[in-house]
Amino acid sequence: MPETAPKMNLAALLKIPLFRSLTEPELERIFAELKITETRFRKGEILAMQDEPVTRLIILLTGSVKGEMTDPSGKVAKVEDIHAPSPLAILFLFGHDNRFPVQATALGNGTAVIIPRQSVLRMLSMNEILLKNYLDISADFAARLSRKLNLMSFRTIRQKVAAYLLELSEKQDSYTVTLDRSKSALAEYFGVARPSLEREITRMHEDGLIFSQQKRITIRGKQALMRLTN
Amino acid sequence: MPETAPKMNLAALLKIPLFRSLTEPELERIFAELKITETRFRKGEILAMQDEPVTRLIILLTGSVKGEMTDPSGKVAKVEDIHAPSPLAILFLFGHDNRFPVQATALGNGTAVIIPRQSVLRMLSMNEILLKNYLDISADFAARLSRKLNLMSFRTIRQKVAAYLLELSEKQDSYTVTLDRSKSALAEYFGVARPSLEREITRMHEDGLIFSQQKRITIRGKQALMRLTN
DNA sequence: AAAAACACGTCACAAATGTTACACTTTGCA
DNA sequence: TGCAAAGTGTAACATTTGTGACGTGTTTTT
Repeated sequence: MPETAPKMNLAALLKIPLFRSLTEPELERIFAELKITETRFRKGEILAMQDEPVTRLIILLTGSVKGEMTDPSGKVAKVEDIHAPSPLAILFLFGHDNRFPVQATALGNGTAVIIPRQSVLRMLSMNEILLKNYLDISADFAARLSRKLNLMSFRTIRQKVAAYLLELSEKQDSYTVTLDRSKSALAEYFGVARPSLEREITRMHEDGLIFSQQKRITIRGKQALMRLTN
Repeated sequence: MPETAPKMNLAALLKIPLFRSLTEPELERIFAELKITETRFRKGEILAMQDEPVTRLIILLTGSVKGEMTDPSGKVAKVEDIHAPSPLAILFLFGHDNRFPVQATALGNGTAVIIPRQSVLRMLSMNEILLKNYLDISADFAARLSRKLNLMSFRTIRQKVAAYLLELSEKQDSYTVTLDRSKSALAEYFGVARPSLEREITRMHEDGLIFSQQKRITIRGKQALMRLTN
């Protein structure tokens, strides 16, 4: 059981996205009225169980957790790491019968703020800036989900690579992009075998679509890549 | 350009999920203060363009629209139909640089309520029930997204079928389920070729995992199916 | 009632991807 | 600095999935 800290560091809270643009007195007023606790957790501690109903918002202030999806036979299936400052499962706090999709285990010591669902509701009602922050954060998570779903709905690896590179190229505003993950991690993100991804990148290089060396890839045939992502 | 109706039917609005559990006077008070318009649209009319920034909430009251994703070459890629009463792109109303993922075209005549983003924010601040409704609706959409992403992240068709059947079996509370889509539609939902899906279903039947006849499928090896969805 | 459109089941063959294995390079850390 | 761990590139072979085609039955339209 996590221990409750006696006092909260409001100044630190103001720096996390959810409370951005609030004034310290305003935040103090909100916290005074609500059931909000700050807890410290240790490495290996379980912050949330898989399939447990989401009844509270957990916001990592420091530290990080790994999200593990375990199957009936007990093997770990899919993992995702979450680093502070970030909320856990914010998209699943409301709605009907929403549960944690993964088990959240602390990767190291850290701290988190825990706010019961009802208090979140009250809190958002009290301050419009806070409400907008919350909606923005939720929307950004949803957009990430949607982007990934879009990616996964491409059938061939070549299409996924094309879509990923075009997106990276826009974000980094250059035809030469630096991969933001290792190729192994990218293969896992795509849900394909690593050698299969390597082979496809090699072929795209041979076909003149891209120029690939290590983590840097240059787009040569932008039009052709775009035609792939139909 | 859609024409603005002179007067709104509040009683009808109270029946849509977003305004559920509100009183008529309350709703009247909210609408009086905000910029909300009701519009009528005709078959073929475009309600939202793909990649257009989402600056307003569009809620279908009657009728339905098709969502089409068109690629640079102009071909239609993926479609999804939305039926009243339902909001369009509610998950993308807030957040940074969020745009309509599809073009929304009316399938027939109908009506919709349009609320600018700023008004949505004000509206949600004014009434806690409304806020909860909004968050619940958003969360349910996010959950659907998440479920589909989970499905798409299974590599083999057999795994997808297993996961889909297990979920249907829970929802219909029976080992014998009736598919809620045609097998063609299911293949499209899975993002696989129709004959490939048929073949896999046949094989799973042969392997004793399921008993398949037409739209009805009976689960024979629940344990085995669960082991597949790792 | 006839015609058209659609869903279904199946097949042979082509293409894409996964698996396993090995050698080499880079990175991180003691 | 040097060692261990992680990441990378590549190959041969196995497996899965896609493609195109065909015939059948059922529903919808005319």
